[in-house]
Amino acid sequence: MLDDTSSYKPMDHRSPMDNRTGHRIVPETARRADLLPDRRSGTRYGNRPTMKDVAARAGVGLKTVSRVVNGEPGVTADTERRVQEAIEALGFRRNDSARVLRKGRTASIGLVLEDLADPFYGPLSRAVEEVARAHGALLINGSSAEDPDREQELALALCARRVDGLVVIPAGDDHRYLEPEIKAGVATVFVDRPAGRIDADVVLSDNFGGARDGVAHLIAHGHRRIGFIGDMPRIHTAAERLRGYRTAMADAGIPVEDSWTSLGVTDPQRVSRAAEEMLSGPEPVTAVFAGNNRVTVTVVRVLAEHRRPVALVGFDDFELADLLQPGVTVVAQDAAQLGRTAAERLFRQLDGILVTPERIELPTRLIARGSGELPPAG
Amino acid sequence: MLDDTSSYKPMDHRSPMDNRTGHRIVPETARRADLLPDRRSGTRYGNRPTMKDVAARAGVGLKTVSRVVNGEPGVTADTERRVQEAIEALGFRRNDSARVLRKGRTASIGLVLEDLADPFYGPLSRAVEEVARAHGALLINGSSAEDPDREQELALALCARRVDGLVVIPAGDDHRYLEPEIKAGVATVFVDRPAGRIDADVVLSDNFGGARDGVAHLIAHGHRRIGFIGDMPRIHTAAERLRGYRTAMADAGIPVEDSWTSLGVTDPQRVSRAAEEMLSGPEPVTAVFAGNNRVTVTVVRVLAEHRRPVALVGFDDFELADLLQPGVTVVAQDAAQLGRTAAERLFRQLDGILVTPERIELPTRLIARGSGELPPAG
DNA sequence: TAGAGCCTGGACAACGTTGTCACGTCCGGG
DNA sequence: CCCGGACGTGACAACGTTGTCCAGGCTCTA
Repeated sequence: MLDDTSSYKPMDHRSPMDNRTGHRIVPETARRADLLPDRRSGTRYGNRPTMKDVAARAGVGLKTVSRVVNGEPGVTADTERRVQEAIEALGFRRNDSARVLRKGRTASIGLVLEDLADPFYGPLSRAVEEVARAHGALLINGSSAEDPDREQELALALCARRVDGLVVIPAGDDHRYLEPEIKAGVATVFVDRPAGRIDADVVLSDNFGGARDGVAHLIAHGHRRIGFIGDMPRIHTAAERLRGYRTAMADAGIPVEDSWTSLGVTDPQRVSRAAEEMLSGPEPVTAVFAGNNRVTVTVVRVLAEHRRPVALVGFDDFELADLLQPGVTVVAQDAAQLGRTAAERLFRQLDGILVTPERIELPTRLIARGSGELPPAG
Repeated sequence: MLDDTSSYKPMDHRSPMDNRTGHRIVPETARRADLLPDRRSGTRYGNRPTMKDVAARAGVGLKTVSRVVNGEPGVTADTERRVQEAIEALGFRRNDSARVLRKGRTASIGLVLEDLADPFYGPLSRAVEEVARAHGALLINGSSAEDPDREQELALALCARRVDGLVVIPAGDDHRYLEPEIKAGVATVFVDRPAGRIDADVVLSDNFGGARDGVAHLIAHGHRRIGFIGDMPRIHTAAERLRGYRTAMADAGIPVEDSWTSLGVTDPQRVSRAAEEMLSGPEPVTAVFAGNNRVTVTVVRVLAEHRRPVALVGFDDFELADLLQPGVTVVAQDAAQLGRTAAERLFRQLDGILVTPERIELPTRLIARGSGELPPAG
């Protein structure tokens, strides 16, 4: 993780626990760097002015500067002016690290999500940010890249930063590592997927119901041979959507053939192959239910090159779904609402209002645009 | 900004400078909260164990714990084991605030962007994050919502957190407020738009050249009456793209009529109206150049309901552009590459390698998909 | 066996801020 | 005229960590 060719020597974000197995070998370059006069000999990290400097320049006491900086009462207009002048002249900026150390609160919350580049998480993150901002807090977010280890690493790094609260979109299925943190007072809310082996607040979409309704929609339009392409059932949302698919089929008395479901594929190539397999053969499916927006888009691409019209319903809405030919029918979940709900619950925890962990499920909405209303062909 | 109905009492992120105009009125609720036993009476923010506690439990000295936690050499295996046990038993986690205070480096960088929910910035942010991670640093990002004041507030809040570096996507056009920070050693790189009234590193796309090529592409396909819909020229990228448009037209010897350009509109309704105006009248445009991805999408919607085919080239690529009918020809810029380049330059600054601010311009790429190759109609 | 050198571990100060408390001054009322 | 209180101000400790420095015990060699 460390780039040893670089002399930028950041702190080590690994948790103390990571040391369990023995001594860490300090890289040679880092050891050398330790000897270099990079500490506070003043070359690079130009000594910033402190309140002490401001106080000296303004000819007042340290605490008076603190009062001015924090807008506390009990400072005459004249003194305040002198202090302000000194602040501006020196370019002073309060050091929040010291402040946090003293106060015990950081006024920041952490968000661990899968991938900021995913159009589903952008709005979610933004919604959390807005709520945080409304409460005067800063949001720090990081991507787990769907890797449980990285999720843990990130969450614990945020805890080491002493964020007041944590919103986590789980990548892994065991979050006991957060128990000491929660016990220590870190407010925690899980979003999109439930927490693993730990009792905590969870905000979810109704993945099961949404998928069931989406598949039922296809059945209502005459389909019986319906394919399902989704993510690994290890991922809770994927499992729930699969369950919704199976339930809808069972409710309609339709036996599901193995060849109709494809699980665990996410990359476009394999999704394409899976879709093409379902669409060929002696008894091809006449409709496809896509388990998430990435799958949906790939399936759309496959269907675009397909002769026979095939019905499609996707989980997750996406931009431009209405402009495609035909428009793509989706089961939409409101990412921003998920984020907002989670963040608000987080702050209610911080207010000390909430005690019992709860599981909140937000409804989904079926949006018919054409692709889900195509009749069975062939 | 503060939600006074909430008892969550975060720190005040305003910069000290904001106090210039006088005392801040402390809200009554906040003052009351000061008296409540919420400080460190221990009810909520459960006293976390410190190294001292660990040391006591393990029966060793404080510094020995520090050594174990940081993987420093000079601790026997037996002592280390005892310390590790104590750490685990107490659920200790190093307090990075104290660490930062002591070390002077935070191993975190800040990113100020416009809106995380915008599909252009998600990948950019993610790219910056990955580079930061490779250098062992954490990324803190915030949205300015295109508001210069909010940009400043955010950037200064990040500086108060003592981020080691700052990547800024400017919303405003005056960044002199960052001068003291840069002087104090905060590495700074501006992305996507140049910094205002300050000499700093800038990473840009070739907005001018891209737009010129895009418009030239339309001209090459026989168009002469070409419309331009873009953002306020106050925004640098918008201005550059407009300049590219004008230059391409001038190069082809085509005089531009006022009614062909629409500036400063961003919301879908007004973009729609602007597009419809260009497309009606006695001498309608036969092609449109859209100044950014949001405009492009809206124009696509308008054109979809239009009788006559109208050619379209958009600045910025977007997902599914190839699946529309016809595929949308775009001038693509690589958001991730912008982020990567900026972040790498930032860390090179932190390494002390760079001295002279530079302006880096990344090329754009024209992707022909059909809409830009339509011949003039009417 | 004594002295030199290494290895392990701990005492202590410092980082920059804020909460506590105490000091001096000025005012009004007794 | 003096006392009580309000007000402006500053000295000081503490937050949790890390760098420095020193002490004591060990090994190794002469």
